[in-house]
Amino acid sequence: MSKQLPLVAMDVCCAPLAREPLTQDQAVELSALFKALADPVRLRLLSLIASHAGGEACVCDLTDAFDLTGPTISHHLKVLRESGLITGDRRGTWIYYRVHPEVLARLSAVLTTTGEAVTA
Amino acid sequence: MSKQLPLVAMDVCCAPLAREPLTQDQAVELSALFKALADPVRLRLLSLIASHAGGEACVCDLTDAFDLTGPTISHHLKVLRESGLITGDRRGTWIYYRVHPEVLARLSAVLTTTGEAVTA
DNA sequence: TCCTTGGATAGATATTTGTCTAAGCAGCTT
DNA sequence: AAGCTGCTTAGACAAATATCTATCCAAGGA
Repeated sequence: MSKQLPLVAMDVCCAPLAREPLTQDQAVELSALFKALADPVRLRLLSLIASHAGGEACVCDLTDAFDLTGPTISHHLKVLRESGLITGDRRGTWIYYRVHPEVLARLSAVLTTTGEAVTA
Repeated sequence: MSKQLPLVAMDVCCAPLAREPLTQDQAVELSALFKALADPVRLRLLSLIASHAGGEACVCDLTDAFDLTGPTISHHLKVLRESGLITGDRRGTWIYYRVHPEVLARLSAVLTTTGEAVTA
């Protein structure tokens, strides 16, 4: 299966919130993902990567969009990476990031209120 | 329209993350909602409320599910309330909370990766 | 009227987190 | 090799946050 996702991303998770109560463990896993989304910079990074032509973007593309130092961007990318929402691989000089759409889709499904989930 | 939603919940927001880059303002609004979801206790509270028979639950039902003091639960409910995800109204002795499904649905739509959004 | 119970508010405190500067490593180019 | 550029790691610090105790308000029942 998908190569090397951090544990947290593998078996997240569950029926929609509104279908049945989350267990403690499910809640902890999900909250880790939502925590990664709970910052404007990280949301914009994710959106920039996800919407970028070819489905990937290098850090250099991303840094320019913010009034923040390189290390700060790098920190946010690390949070997104460790949460399992994105992966980066180096190709020559640059490092390219892309999103894991399955993880996004599962979160979307968890928040669904209208009957059934996304098939991912 | 809907009576008294906090500003943040009203016009959130936007095309799916992956369709086009979020603006700064959109990212700030969305991150406020995800921040409200970024805690295991609040996720479980939300899930307990949303999945409860009749679509609503009183605080007394909720408190028992946790090893936390009343004020702590009250604090988390306040965060959810102020983010626009739930509302509570008092009826006699008890206060009943219910979720705002539209807000949940919009978040779900923002995370969608498969073409189109939920109609909300 | 007074006490009890459901729930919120206030204030204190330890932890987490977002940002920075400084330093490091990896791959080019000359 | 030697230097440059892209990006990450390390460490420091201010701001935000999750939890607690103590207190307070609102509604009901004796």
